[in-house]
Amino acid sequence: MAREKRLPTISDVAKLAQVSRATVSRAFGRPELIGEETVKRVLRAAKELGYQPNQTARALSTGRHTNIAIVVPDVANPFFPPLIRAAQAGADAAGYSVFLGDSDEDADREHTLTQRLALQVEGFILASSRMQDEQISELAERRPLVLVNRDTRGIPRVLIDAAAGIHAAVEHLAQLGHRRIVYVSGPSNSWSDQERRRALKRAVRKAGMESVAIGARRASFEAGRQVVAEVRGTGATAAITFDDLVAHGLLAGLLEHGVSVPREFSVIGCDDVLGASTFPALTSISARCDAAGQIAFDLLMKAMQGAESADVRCVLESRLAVRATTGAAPARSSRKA
Amino acid sequence: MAREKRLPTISDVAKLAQVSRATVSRAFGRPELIGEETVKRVLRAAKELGYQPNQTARALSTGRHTNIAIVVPDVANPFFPPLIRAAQAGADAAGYSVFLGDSDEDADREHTLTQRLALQVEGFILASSRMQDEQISELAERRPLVLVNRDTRGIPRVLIDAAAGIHAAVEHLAQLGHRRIVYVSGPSNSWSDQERRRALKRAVRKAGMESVAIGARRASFEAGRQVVAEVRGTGATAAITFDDLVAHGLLAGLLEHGVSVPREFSVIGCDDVLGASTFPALTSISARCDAAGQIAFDLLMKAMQGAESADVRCVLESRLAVRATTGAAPARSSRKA
DNA sequence: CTGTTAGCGCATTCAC
DNA sequence: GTGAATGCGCTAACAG
Repeated sequence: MAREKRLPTISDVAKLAQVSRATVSRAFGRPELIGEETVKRVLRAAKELGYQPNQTARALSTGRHTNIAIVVPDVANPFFPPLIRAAQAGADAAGYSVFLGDSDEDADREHTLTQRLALQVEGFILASSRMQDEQISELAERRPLVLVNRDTRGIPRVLIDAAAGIHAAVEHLAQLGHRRIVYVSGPSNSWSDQERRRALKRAVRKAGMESVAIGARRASFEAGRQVVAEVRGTGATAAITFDDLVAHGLLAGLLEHGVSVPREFSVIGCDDVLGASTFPALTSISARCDAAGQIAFDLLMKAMQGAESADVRCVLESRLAVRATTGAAPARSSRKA
Repeated sequence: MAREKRLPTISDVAKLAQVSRATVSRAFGRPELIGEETVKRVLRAAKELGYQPNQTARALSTGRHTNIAIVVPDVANPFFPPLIRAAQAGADAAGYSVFLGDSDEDADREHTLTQRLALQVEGFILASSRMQDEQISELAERRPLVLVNRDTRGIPRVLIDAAAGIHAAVEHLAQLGHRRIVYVSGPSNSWSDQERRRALKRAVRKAGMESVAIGARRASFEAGRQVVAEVRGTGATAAITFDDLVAHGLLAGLLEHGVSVPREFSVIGCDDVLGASTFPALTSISARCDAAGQIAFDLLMKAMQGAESADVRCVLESRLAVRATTGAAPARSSRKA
C-alpha cells in the first residue's frame, strides 16, 4: 500500500534547494537568520517535494513538542465539552495540538494517563482533577500545569466560584419561604463539591435557614434520579444539586414519584449546562465554562513560556439563573417542631 | 526550576544494570530475547531510577507512535462526546494516547489539523468529516483511517443509518394524520444530512405524503430557533430536523411564536442525544453513538495492525423513540388546494 | 549569512 | 544471550 512511501526529509529539500540541511531547518524555524532569497528558494523546494517538518524529530531534538494535554474526568459530562472546545481553539491558534485524556472519574487512571502523556506534551490542563494534591504537585514539577476547578496552592488555577451563585440561590429560596434545603452532593474527591457544600452551609447560616447534605454516587442523571426518596426523607422543601445532570435526574425522579415541581418542591442545579432544555426549565447556578477553558489555556501558554509568575488563582464568578424549577415553599403541613 | 532536571535515559539504566543500552531496550520491547535474570535486573534498575521509555524517541526510531487522533466538527455538539469517550476508552485499553481535533465545522481547518497530526499518529478516526472525498482519500493513503458517518468507498467506515428511524418517523406521523412534512436540514457538506434528506424523501413518497426541505445554517440550538417562520411558511404540520439541537431550538422558537407542540405542530429530532430533557420531551430518531465510537476504534486497530481487509462498511441501525413532541395533525383549516 | 559537526533517546541490524 | 555500531529527522552550537 502507498502508505509505505518514504516522506521527504529535510535532506531532500536541502539537496533540491542546493543548501545545507541546517539552512532548511532555519528557513522554517527562524527565517530571519538567513537571506530572503534563500528562504524563498528553500520554501519553494519544500513545497515542490511536499515536505513537512517532522514534529517528532524536532521534539526529540529540542524538547519542545508543541503539544498539550487536557485531562477531564468524563468527556460526556456536558460541563467539559465547552471547556475543551475553548482550550482547543486557543491551542490551535497557537499552533499546538492537543491530547485528550478521560480519566473516567478515577484518580489512578488519571495518574497513569498523565504519566504516559508527560513526555509528549509541553503542558497540562487538568480539569476537575481527581488526583491527590501530591500527585498533582509531582506532575507540576515535570511540566507546566494549569488546574481548572481545583484549588491547589502554588499551581496556576482557574476556579469557578460557586459561592456568589449559591448565596443568590439561598436568598432566592429564602424569599420564597423555604426554610430547609438539601444539598445533593457529587464526587467526594471533587474540589467543586466541597466548595459548594461549604458555600451553601455559610449561606444557609447567614439566611437563618437549615441545610442537610446527602450524597449522589456520581455526577449523572441516574444518580440524581435514584436519590429522590432520600431527598424527600430530609424534610427539605428545596434542593441544590452538585450539577445540572443530577438536578435533571432529580427532576425526573420527582416526577415519577408524583411530586410536582416547583409547587411541592424546588430544585436548583449547578453549572447551567442544560440551558432551558429541561422541564420545567431548570433554575441553575451559572458560570461560563468556556471562558474557563480559554483562560486555562492562556495561563498554560504563559507558564510554558517560562513565566515563573506568582501564585495565579483566577476565579470566575457565578450567578443565579432563575427559571422555572423554583417556587414558593409549600404550606407547612405535618411536622411543626 | 525543578522542571529542568534531566530524566533518566536508557543509558543510565544500562550503566546501573551493568548491561548495554541494547539490552535495556530489549528488556522493555522484547524480553523473550534475553535472559530472565537480565530482564529482572534491568527492570529493577529502571524502577530505581524512575526510568520511563521515551515515546518520542521510540517513535522516531520505529515509526510507531502509539497515538491516534479523533477529529470532530464540534466537540460541544452532544453527539460527539459519547463517541469520543468510547473511542478513547478503547484506545486507552490498547495503550494508545489520543489527540483530539475540533475542526469547528470547517473543511480547511480539518485539513490543516489532520496534516499537522499525521506525523504524530498511527491512525485517524474522522467523525462527520467535512472534508472532500479527495482529501480524505489522500489522508487515508498516508495513514490508517476510519470514518464515522461518512460513506466514502474503500475506506473503513461506521455509519449510523437513519433510514430505519426515519421511515418509522414518517409512518408515525402518517398515522397521526399528517400529510406534509418539513425537513430542517443541517450542514450541507454532511453525509448524515444528505442521507437523512434522501431517506425522508423516499419514506414520504412511500407513505403518499409530501415533504419540503429548508436549511438551518448550522447544527445548533440557535439555528433551529431562527428558522421558525420559514418552517411555518411551508404549510407543513410536522418537522423532522437534522439533529436534536436543531429540534430543541425549533421547539423554543415555536413556543416564542405561540405555537403549541404537539397540538398545532409536531417535531422529531435526530440522534436522541438530549434524552427526555426537553419539553415537551422530544420524539427523536435514536442511535447508539457510543457504539459507533467503540466500533470505529476497533476497526482502526485492525487497520493499524495491517489488515488490508475488504471494503468495511459497518452500519448501525436507528429506531424511533416516541415521546411527547408528536401528536395528531391539527384539523385542516384555510389552505385547501 | 551559511555550512559542519554533534547529539536528542531509542531500536535495530550485525557480529561475537 | 549480549554488545557495538548505525540511523530515525531535526536543531543547536560553533566556525567561517
